[in-house]
Amino acid sequence: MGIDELDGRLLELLAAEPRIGVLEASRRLGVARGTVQARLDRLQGGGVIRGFGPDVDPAAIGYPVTAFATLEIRQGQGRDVRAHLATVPEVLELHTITGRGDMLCRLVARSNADLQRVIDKVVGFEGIVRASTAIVMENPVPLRIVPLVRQAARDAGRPVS
Amino acid sequence: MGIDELDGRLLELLAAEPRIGVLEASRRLGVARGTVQARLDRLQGGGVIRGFGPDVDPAAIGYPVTAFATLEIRQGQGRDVRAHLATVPEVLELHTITGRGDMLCRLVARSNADLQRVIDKVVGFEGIVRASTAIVMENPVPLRIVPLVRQAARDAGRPVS
DNA sequence: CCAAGACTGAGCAATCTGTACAGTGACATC
DNA sequence: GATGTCACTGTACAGATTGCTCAGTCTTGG
Repeated sequence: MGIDELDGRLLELLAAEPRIGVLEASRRLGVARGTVQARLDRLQGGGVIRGFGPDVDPAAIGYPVTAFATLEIRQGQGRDVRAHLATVPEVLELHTITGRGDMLCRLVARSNADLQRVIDKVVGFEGIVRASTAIVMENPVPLRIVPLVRQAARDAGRPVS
Repeated sequence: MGIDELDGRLLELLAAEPRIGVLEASRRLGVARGTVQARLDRLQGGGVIRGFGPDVDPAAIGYPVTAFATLEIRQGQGRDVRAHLATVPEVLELHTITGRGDMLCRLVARSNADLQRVIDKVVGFEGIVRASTAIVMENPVPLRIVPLVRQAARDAGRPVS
């Protein structure tokens, strides 16, 4: 749907200080409250803002180890594997991908030792042929969206390259 | 820091309906407002809740293509590469990992064709020896945290296995 | 010149927030 | 058994915010 410069600033502001309300945001942005309210409604209605879910740190609730597992799936078992992985709490996200491997999933565990348990739970299922796991050591760039929003806001109005 | 059953229910509730306030949450959970307020303060203070940043959908702002790139780094260039990747808006997150490859990053692009531009920008840097990219086709399990929270809340009080 | 759409500034009722305080029950300590 | 700590409840109050509406102004495009 595209966002303009004001949308961009609004999203940045919300990302920086999520607790501020519409009124405070309007003050910071130098626009009327109604404008902020309208923009927010539009952004949410258009699916740009999916929600304001609490950003929970797995490490803080006892799962400090993160890993990515590439899975190779037996032909035709994709649906079953997806359903299986969806039931494992330690699977935080799952993608089907091109290239080497068929799926990529993000896992968390209580410890490196516990990771073995999680992997066993993940791959201990008909249809998963092979899994290769990479443990995350550092996370130099945590999941972020602001730079992209800025970029998108800058490109506003320009022809789709 | 660990969370108990009430914390778990609170987090679930917030994940399901982020816009509700403390008062409404206390009604839903059947506890006093002060209790919810205290729990929230504790969860935020303890780092369990990092924030309530808007959950922006990259696809909705013109970046419908997601990919994961595994990078191989030349010895000793890690720091420079991290700094370089941090400046690329299309790099949504970056991890250093064990195993095949040294870093894993999540990319988005405006199209499959545009992905080439992004990859060139990412790997066009001294210190990156090789990159292998996997394009995301489907996302059967979007990034989630509720099941893990439930698990963590269930384990509350039990000895660390 | 006119219509449509976006923004402003203002107002109002209802609600929520931040904060404080006293009372209660559970639990561990001495 | 007495005591102190801690978390939760229920209540209260002032101040701030929200949702909504309305009329007027600006800008853009036909």
